[in-house]
Amino acid sequence: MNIGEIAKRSGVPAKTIRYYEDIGLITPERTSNGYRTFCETDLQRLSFLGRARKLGFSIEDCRNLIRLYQDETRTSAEVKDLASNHLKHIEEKIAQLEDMRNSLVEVINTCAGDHHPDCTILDRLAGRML
Amino acid sequence: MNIGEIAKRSGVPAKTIRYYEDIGLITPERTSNGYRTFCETDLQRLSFLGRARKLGFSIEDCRNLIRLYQDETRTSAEVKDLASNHLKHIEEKIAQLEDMRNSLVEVINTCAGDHHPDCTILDRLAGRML
DNA sequence: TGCAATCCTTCCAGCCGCTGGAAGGGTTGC
DNA sequence: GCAACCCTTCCAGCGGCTGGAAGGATTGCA
Repeated sequence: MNIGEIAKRSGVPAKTIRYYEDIGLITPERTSNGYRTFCETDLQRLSFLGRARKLGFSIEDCRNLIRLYQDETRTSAEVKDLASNHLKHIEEKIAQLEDMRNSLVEVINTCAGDHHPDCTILDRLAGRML
Repeated sequence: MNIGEIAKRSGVPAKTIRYYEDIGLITPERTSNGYRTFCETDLQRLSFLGRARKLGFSIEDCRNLIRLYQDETRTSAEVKDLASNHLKHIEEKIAQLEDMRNSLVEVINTCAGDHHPDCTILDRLAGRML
């Protein structure tokens, strides 16, 4: 299977697949004309990667997840730890964004939003308000 | 005032200030020895930028906010629009992250997290589970 | 006055995870 | 025979810094 087909089948763009090869996440074969050839295992791995990335796992996390996936001596505790750590990061990001959102909502709500130049948003940014 | 002092006073790191000059957000003077010199206006602007960045506004948004701040013919509606758009982006990001979090929590909760290799997280990533 | 510590400068590279585009070669189908 | 479309590599850029190297200026103190 060529890169175009596996891209379609896995949902991972061809460009991204080449990049994943570059950084050693997959190692497809090559045919005599230089084209990459992918097998079912590659397809599974790319789909795995696609799902992991959708859950927000970093590339390094993905590398570890694949390693654990292939390691039959793994424990589910290791995997759970990795995922829990990631979850923690996600939750921190959410908290950060929620802080931003709250401040924004507050300041947006006090802004008239009319044709006058006076603006509490700018006042706040200029440090003329708490 | 030199870059070190304005960095301390504004809370914006010296490196970042140099970067902001590079991209035209500030234009400090220079003394004969080549050092940048900053005035009170620069300090105000850097503080403005620092606050806007803390609220998550992009550099381009910041550029526009500064433009609006200086434009006495602005309307607060313009500012409010800009901020509301930004808020929308933040909320989209939060929603995305919450989707991730929900999926993660779900799959983490079903994983034993013990010394056995069987792991619902890996199963899910391998597409062997919904 | 000498010297070290601390500033300042510029420039280049790297972070993350792709993505776009250029330039060129291979394959497919009519 | 040729167009359309696939594939290849390589380079650059996104955002917003940040770290570090190499070198010059200033400051404070003995």
